[in-house]
Amino acid sequence: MLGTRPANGTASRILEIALGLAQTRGFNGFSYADIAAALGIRKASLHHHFPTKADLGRALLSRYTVDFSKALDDIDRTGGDAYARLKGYVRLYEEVMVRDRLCLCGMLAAEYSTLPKPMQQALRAFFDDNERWLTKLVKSGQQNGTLRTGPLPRDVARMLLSALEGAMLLARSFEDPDRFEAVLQPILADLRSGNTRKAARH
Amino acid sequence: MLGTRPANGTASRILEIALGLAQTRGFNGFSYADIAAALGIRKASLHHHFPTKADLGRALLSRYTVDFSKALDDIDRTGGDAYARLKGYVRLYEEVMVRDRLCLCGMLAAEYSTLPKPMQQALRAFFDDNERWLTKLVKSGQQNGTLRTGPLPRDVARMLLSALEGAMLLARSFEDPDRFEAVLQPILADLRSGNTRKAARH
DNA sequence: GTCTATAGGCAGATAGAC
DNA sequence: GTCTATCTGCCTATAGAC
Repeated sequence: MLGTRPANGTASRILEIALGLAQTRGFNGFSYADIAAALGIRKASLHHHFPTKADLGRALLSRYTVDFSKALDDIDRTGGDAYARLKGYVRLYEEVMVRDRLCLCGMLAAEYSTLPKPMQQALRAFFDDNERWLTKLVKSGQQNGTLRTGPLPRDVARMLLSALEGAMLLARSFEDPDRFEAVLQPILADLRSGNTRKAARH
Repeated sequence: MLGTRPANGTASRILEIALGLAQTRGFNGFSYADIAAALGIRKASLHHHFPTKADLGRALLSRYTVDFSKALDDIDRTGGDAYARLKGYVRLYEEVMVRDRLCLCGMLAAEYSTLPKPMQQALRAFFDDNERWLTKLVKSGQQNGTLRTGPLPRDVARMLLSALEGAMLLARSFEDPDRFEAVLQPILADLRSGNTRKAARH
């Protein structure tokens, strides 16, 4: 599962703890002291692995992007048709939700204007990756008839990303994962082939 | 427009500045020093108006909720049919977007776990208000035929809120308001009556 | 790689003069 | 209502011993 690797070395364990803190409280919402306490070492030792917090942030985002990318590869390998893969993609977010966390990148997007430039760029790259993957998926689903045609694949991809990040935000504020499901389930159903849709008459 | 009242008294001017900072950097992303600098008075003077930052936060959220509620009343009075009112609602968010800000409550939702309890409760109340207003609107639109029937009004309301907050988050990270439009426009079109939709076959 | 010790800065907050 | 002055605490970060 995303964000739960073995965590052998100290650097890796630091990133694991930092990830949980960042997904819960935000990148500006935790300190080296929090990590040190959770890990059982002193603050100063953390600087040996990540000299500055900006370094830590870049490493965090980099690892998250790689892990996410691997998860997408897994879906591509085992996922079945486009609709099933879409559900697999949504499941990635559900797994984060049930642990009372936000998507790291949704959280960082809120903090965007306070982030160091390299993190801002990495953040956009993450969203671009996801948008590209989703766009490709929707396009293939429309072509082979698993997904409803009509809307542009790229617009569907952006809508999905927005709805996912927004639904997590809201659901967590109510400490109610059902809100997440209530939003996503109808959206998925609506994308499925077999639903038809005529353009609005004027 | 939301967040741009006359700002007569000092307390009101403080809230105005704090709102801009909170919508841009987050509630934890600004300090009394930032407000003092923008307003041209000393930090200590701010405490006369808002003894603690938690007090400031509560006042901020309270005023935002009231202003938003007034904006909804305006839409109710002048809005036309349900679809037009829906567009009016979306416009409230667009106005925030074009100023490179987030919805205050979307931002606070990200910071949820670090907020004082009273702010957490006020935040949920804000979302509940919006959900209620939207649900009522969708229900009436479905009944008089302006909006497509099928999905439950409450689910539509939640989906809209999620998509709006999420789309703002993403669009701001790309400093590209068009991303916001690209998400919302198809969603609105899809809700409009004249679009039909059959349940998925299995 | 981890420790102690400490620097330098900024946070929220208070006391008391004007 | 605003000011100066100050407090306390936490933050990121560094130096140098072990």
